[in-house]
Parts: sequence; C-alpha cells; structure tokens
Amino acid sequence: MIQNTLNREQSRQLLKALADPIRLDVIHALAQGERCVCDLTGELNLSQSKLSFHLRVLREAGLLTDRQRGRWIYYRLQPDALAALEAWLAELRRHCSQSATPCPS
Amino acid sequence: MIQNTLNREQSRQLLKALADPIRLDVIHALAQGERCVCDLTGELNLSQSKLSFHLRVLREAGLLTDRQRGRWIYYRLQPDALAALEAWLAELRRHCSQSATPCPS
DNA sequence: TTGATCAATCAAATTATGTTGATCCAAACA
DNA sequence: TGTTTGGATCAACATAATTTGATTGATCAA
Repeated sequence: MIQNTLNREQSRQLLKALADPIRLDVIHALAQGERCVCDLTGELNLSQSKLSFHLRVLREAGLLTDRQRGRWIYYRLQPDALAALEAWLAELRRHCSQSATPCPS
Repeated sequence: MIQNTLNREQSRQLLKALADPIRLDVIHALAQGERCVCDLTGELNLSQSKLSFHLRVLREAGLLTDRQRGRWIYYRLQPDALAALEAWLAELRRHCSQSATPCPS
C-alpha cells in the first residue's frame, strides 16, 4: 500500500477491514502507538487467536505493519492507508454532481 | 444523517455499506444523477430484488435518499454522508501520532 | 536440552450477508 | 372495476466472515 491512488478493490478491502467494531478498537489502540500482541489482548480483552485473526485482516488490507523483536511481534498503524482511503473518498465525492436526471415517463 | 460528526456505529455502517462491489456500482451510477430503480436494474444488470436489497443497505446507512413520483421511486446520493465519513477518517488519522511505545521487556 | 511463552494457523462450529424466486402492495391505466 | 407495472419484502438457500479451541513453530530462560 505504497501508492496513493487506490483502485476499487483496494479501497473495498480497506473499507471492509475498517467496518468491524473489534478492528476499530485495534485501530484506536494502535493510534496511540505501537503495541505487541500480548499487550493488545489485555487492553482489548480478546482471545489470542481472535485478535490474531483481526490483526491479519488489518495487515492484509495495508492498515498495519508488524515487526518482530525477540519473541514479541509489534504492530503499528500505517497512516498512509487511511490517507489513501480518504483521498479515494474525496475523489468519489468529487464525482457526485447533483444533476437531477429524472426517469423518462 | 444530517449531523457532521459520526459516532463509531454510524461510521461503521457507512464503511460496511461501501465495502461491496455492487453497492459501489450503485454509488457510481447515482454519482451521475438521480435514477429510478427500473433504470438501475438495466444499467447495472441486476435482478430487481437484488438491487432492492442493496439500495436498502445504502439507504439505511444514510448514503442514499429516495422519493416517490407516481409509481417510480427515484434514488439519489447523499453526498453529505460521504463528506461525513471523510471527516471521520481525517479525525481518526489525526489521532495517529507516531509515538513508538515499544513493549516493556 | 527442557520447559515456558508469544503468536500464527487450522479445522470445526457458528453467525452474518447475499441471492433467488415468489408474493404482496400501491399506482396507473384501460 | 380488472389488469399491468414498479418496487419492497419474505422465506429458503448459498456463501462468506467470525469465533473457538487445539496445534504448531519460534524464541528465550533455566
């Protein structure tokens, strides 16, 4: 998720990844900074495998990156992804002219 | 969807509503202006009930409004909803400070 | 080594979403 | 009126996403 202009499928993945309460919790937790999985399970009160599942969805959408240090794996936000989605939305909205073209009768 | 600041649940509904290829097609079709359902089924090549299902999701999320004229029902975009989601995203991104706070070892 | 811990992954069960075809209702028109 | 048409809705089915508990591999400490 380096590029700045998303295609339809990429933006759809981002939207879908964000459209979940648990994943929004994760995002908000990580908005305060990098965390390892062990801390997140505690902070969010989630089972390890459940958290792992949602982290994967977010990571595969490009919203998070991870790095390993010893036996811990640290996750952090990829704010570029949010920015890209925002740009995509702005572009979509730009197309929404309000020309009223009623049905032919 | 009049207000400008979305709560978590509202934004989640918007994200979920947008995270579907058919619904994105609908959004794009309506970006060119108001359409009645009969036209949309033709334009997007969807069965009536399938389209109706997706229109409902979009409407309930606040992305569309409808009005009846005679026996046709016209749908149009609610660009405010897109704008609100955009603002919500921007706000979320604003919170994403990059303070790296590694796990205690 | 051995044992403990972190975290990914897998299979099975559950739940949520989407699709299909039918039916229903209201508006229009004969 | 009866009939047609646009569109919502419903029930049954199909598919996709999530949850759970177990297993696995890696890292580290004793």
